[in-house]
Amino acid sequence: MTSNEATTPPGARTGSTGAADAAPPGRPAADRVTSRDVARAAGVSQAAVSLVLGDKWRGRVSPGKAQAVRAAARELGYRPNLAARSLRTGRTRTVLLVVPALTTEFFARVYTGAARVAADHGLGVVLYPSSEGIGPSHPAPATTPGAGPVRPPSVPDPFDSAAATLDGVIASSMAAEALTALRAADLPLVMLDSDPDDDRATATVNLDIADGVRQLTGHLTALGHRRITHLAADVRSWTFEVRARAVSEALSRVPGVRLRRLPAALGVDAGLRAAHTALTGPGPRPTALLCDDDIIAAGACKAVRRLGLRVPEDVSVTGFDDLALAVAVEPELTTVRLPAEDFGEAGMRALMAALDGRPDRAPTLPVELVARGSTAPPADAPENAARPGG
Amino acid sequence: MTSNEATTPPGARTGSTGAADAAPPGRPAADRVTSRDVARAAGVSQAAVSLVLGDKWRGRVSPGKAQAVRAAARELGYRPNLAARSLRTGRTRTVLLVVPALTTEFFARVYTGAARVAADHGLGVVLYPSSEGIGPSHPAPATTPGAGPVRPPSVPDPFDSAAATLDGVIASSMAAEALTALRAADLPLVMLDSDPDDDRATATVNLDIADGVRQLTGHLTALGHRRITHLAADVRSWTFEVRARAVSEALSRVPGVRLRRLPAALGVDAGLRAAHTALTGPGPRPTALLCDDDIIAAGACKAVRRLGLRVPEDVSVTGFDDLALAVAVEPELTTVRLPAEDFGEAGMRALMAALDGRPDRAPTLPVELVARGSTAPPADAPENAARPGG
DNA sequence: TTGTATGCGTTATCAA
DNA sequence: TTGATAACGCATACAA
Repeated sequence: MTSNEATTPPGARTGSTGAADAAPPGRPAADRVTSRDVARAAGVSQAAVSLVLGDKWRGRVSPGKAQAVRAAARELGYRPNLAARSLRTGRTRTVLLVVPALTTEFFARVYTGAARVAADHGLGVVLYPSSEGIGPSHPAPATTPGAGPVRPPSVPDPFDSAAATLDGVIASSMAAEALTALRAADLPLVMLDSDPDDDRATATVNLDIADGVRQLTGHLTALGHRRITHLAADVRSWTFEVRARAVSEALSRVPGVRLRRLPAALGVDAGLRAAHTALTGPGPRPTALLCDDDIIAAGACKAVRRLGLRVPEDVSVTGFDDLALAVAVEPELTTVRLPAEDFGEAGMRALMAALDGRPDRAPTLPVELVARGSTAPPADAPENAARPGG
Repeated sequence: MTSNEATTPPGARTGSTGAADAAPPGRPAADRVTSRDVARAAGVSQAAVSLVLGDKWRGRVSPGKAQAVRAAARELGYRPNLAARSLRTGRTRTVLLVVPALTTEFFARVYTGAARVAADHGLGVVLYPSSEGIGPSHPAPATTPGAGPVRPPSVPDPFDSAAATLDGVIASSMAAEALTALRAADLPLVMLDSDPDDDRATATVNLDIADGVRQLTGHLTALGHRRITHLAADVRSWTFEVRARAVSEALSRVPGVRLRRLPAALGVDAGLRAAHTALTGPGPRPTALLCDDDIIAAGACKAVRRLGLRVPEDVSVTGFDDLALAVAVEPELTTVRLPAEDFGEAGMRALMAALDGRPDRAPTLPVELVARGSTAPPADAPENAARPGG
């Protein structure tokens, strides 16, 4: 019953930054700046460093030296080794939050609250979605990425110093700006659903978002739609930029198509407002609303009905992600299903490959159109209205 | 800018299991069994223990002694100190998964896939919902608890040995069975949304679920509903048991009420099926469907319409949690809003109190009815149909 | 005020 | 095969 199948290949962890000359036996290539380094640089003892940085040097270290220590620490980018600290103190200042897996919006907010208070007290919080504690479970859908404008992080970056507890990082669908923080820890970093050309990543794993978009536009144009408005998520991340590009490219190849684009924040309400604008704007009304995710699509459906129109008879609506939401609304949403679990697995495999120094072919996973009730031929489709004299 | 407000009160961490006589300075009361203890018990050297347990004793330890070591380790409940190991090896066999906060169903599944593969390789995964990477964000709703039948955990318990990295645990809305695993680590354990009488918890923090139910039933009966069916979540956890009890109690005090109860799995589809059964069963049709969460309620609404009936004119439907879903469907759901963030904060405060050896008054947080479009007076309400001769 | 020394529990290197 | 023993990086009690 002992697990030994996971013995790490010896001699792994080669590559990367040139290691110091004669490396002691079991030395990793991670953090290299120790409190002793800081002490040397500041011309003080290692103990003094510990005292100053622990903020308990009240009357035990001269102010001048304290300053020097602080400066040296900042200069060298010193980050305490958490393993050593916790070995010594017996505490970790880290707390685990266990939540039932898959029931999430709620727990995300629980986490937020907990993490905020914890941060105020210098504690970190780690989420553990337990697979126990979830219901009998139905087939279970996939959901949306979402990334956005940078705002001051309210919880401490785990990369800041907890990096010592980590071998690597997987980051999914993050806003580009958020990634620089990750890079700082110089840990192996696998990016999911992100720009494959971003050189901050050790490896990248992606979904074939562009193909999903093509399936969607193909579905719509095959149905006969020619006036299509793209309700584009108002978020600056790769995943949404790709969608916009793919929509434009795919539809530019279909003659007679009129494509418009409207930004929409993530959310039911924002989707409703954007759709309202799209449907009441000047010129002939669009016959299809292509939405960047299911939530926006749900809002769009509400807007259609509020205008006294019907989905899909008057206006077709498509989503993206195939959330539980997609089948909760009526009509059910035509959308694109994302292979979330496979995606996670691929990300982990890529990280482990990086950890072992193995090269990895960054895979791109296929996605699948799910046609449901929210799409239909337009009222003025070629078959009925578009013929001469229709 | 240095954080020192969080200096832990000296002499904290008193209470609990009687500490060994003369405790060395900075010694925590956590794990006490070291590899040396095992070595002594097995009559071997400490190094031998490390080799045997690391499964690399190929030709370096005699089979007999290896057996003895294994036995002693099991006997004493030995769990390696992760801090020490990682200090020595420089690796942690732990990986961080960063996800945008609040966008969740998807990432829960990403996590599942990643954690599964990681587990196969002896790695742990820790979730970090980054507050960067989420969109502009709207008011943001709360969501549902959910817990259920035990099934073999597919990922390793962090409590098994990672406990050395933790000071405490907060567990939210977990199925009762899942909690025994937590207890094993003998860490301070705060339970959220769980049975306050459960003595496995160091402290308990709860939402006033019962009051939420009372607000709901009050709303319904004030509207004139007398035939109410409770679509009860088919999940054995405290939070749902309380709802069932509260529904019964509250409605038993209103004369003329006919209450029925039907189990429903968590999920849109299950809600639909249960509602269908409720609406087509023998006897007069219920005029209101009181659902244990918003998802079930969404399914119930679909069932109502499929029977050619209208929400809320023919059948009122209520949810619970106030998810994003609640306003995505039409009509929007009357539901109960849960103060998720406050809840998380309270949980963390309780844990910190426990950590400091402070007693804590386990708070119960109020919840709030949100009346929306899915409820209305019944067609046979006292005002129109229930009067004599009506 | 300062520096020195010890130990946290492991793993890994050596001599025996 | 085995048993000492030396780090790993930090916090702290103690001696200067």
